[in-house]
Amino acid sequence: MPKRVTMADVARAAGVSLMTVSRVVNDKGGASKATRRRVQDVIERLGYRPSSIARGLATKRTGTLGVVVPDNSNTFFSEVARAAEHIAYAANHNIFLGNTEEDPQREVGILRSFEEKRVDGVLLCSSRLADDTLRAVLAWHPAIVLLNRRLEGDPVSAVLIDDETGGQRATKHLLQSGHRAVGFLAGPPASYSGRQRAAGYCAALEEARLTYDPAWARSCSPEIEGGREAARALLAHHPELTALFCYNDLVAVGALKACAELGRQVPEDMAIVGFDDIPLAALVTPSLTTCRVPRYELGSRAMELLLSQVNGHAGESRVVVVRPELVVRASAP
Amino acid sequence: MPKRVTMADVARAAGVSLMTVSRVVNDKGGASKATRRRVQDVIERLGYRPSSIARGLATKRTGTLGVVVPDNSNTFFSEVARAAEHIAYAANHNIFLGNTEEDPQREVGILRSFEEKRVDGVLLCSSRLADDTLRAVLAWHPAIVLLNRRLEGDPVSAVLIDDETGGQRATKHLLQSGHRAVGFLAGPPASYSGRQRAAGYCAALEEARLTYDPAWARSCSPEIEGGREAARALLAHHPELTALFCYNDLVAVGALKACAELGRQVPEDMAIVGFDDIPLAALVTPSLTTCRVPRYELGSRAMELLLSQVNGHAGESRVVVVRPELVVRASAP
DNA sequence: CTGTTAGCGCATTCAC
DNA sequence: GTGAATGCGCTAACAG
Repeated sequence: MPKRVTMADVARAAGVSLMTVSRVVNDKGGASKATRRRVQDVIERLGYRPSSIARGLATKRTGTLGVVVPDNSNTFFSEVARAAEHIAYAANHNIFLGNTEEDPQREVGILRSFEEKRVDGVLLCSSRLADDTLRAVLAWHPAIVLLNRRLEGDPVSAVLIDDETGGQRATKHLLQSGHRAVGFLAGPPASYSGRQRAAGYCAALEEARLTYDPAWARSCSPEIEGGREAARALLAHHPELTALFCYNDLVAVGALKACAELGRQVPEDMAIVGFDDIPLAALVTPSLTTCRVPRYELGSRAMELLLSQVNGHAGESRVVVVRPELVVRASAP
Repeated sequence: MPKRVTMADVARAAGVSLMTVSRVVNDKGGASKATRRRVQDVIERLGYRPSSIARGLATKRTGTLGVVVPDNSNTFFSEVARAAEHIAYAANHNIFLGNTEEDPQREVGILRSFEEKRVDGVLLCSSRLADDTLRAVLAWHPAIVLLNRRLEGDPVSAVLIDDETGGQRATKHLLQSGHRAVGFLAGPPASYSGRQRAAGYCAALEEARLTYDPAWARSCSPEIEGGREAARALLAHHPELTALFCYNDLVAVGALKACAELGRQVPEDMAIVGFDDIPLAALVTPSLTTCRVPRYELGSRAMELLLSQVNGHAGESRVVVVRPELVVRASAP
């Protein structure tokens, strides 16, 4: 590892002062065309790369942003992260990515590590933190945008999915097909969006003058296996169910599997609706009826919000709400 | 934004020197239990967080690693990235994530930005850079590990998939089931892994004393639709085929569709084997026999390699070859 | 066991 | 237009 070329090296080789090199590098005024050119040539020749670390120490801005998601191997978040990175890259920022693995302690750990790295801001997706904890976290970072998580009473920017409306539409769709016994696979109990979707589920039931029966709802981990297990358990106790509204598409696919194992035909014996519209939804058999959530837009809007906050509009908080759209496929025609 | 607590603040409040605080923070020897405790209390009380930026400047190690992938919204890479982050987190490192979007120029741009951030090392996945460009990039970073990319002639660490063996095993499985007319949907002609898998296909045929017939192979775009079209075309000209080995699972799913359309039962009239074992593979009907590429393992092994390199074993280069494993399901029992 | 002296590489005052 | 100090927050030698 040959030691790095520094600004001082460039200055010496170009016969100018540190200051002049700094000006050229940062494209500031105050440097004649001639010296500017000369300096640039030396930079090229020596292969000089400014150190963001040193610059960060001096300016207190690192050009880095943190993105924390529950699980990057989940399509939803991987696409949000990709969108966020895309926008950040265009603004000359790099992003740290952290996976909480649905573990609040780990989430806090990641947020702390980002703080130590002195990120300029954080995009926090689907936080599982308790309100108070989250409130504390806000103080750790100069800017923060929540995605898919609300925090009442604090002026914090957020990009939200209208989960309640989504859940209501999905459930309503099932009810309108004549189903009276609609179960709910609710996802993680700590999930904010889960609770919102549950609210939509209840609202639709109420609208149809049906009473909400807690026994027909069951929480589960938000993956295929979680959905499969929960569906099996739920259907074992409540064979009367003829339809299932699921927290997300992965859970719905798990439910699909469970039905196959239990010999219940979808959609004949059991209608199923998911949430998100991940790529898999269109490819499973039967294809999945679901609520489409525009993932790329979610991620890019959130990152745009964050960048605007980082670039001066620090105090301002804005909330963007994105409404999901029902996509009808074979699992619940 | 209240200004940050610094080490000096802690030192003053605890009535000790900077050095002592530094020692406590970094858990180094040389600090009596008593002062250690006192300092720790002050740190807690003041909410002090050490600055990785300042530390990085002083130590020339930032505790950050770069991970560059073509597209984080692709299951393959999002899982690799997650695995990498997982391992890095356990080693107290944060990762920058960059998406090249399959664009070499952008790939270079990301690698440069990582250099400016002074990452301790880079995990470069499926690089699209030309050999010479890649060789140049090696000099930008103190450590680098390639994933799914080879670079002949240079001592660079890499984690590779043994596509040839995978292709051979898949084909052999079909041959051992009694098939003598095994077709091959080859994927994109330009794909390196495609050529490797083709080599495995040929090797298996040879081993069974069958001659390779180019007419039984057909290239296609590596998606469902590509597989469907190629399968239709191939079977139209060669109805004698009783089995298909496919470039990847998406192509195989396309072939499945084609068979359904042509009225050929899978696996009775036609056996099909895919590659990758994406989540979809287990979920289609019939479920897909395929070569599993262990994505998590790929990412974690690569990150482990990178970390070992970062932690002293700088010069050493190691190549890890991960062998895919045949997963037998319904499409080719 | 503890404190003092120097930088790490750069940007930000100010002078000239 | 350009340059000389000074400091960002921390750690690595050295002293005591």
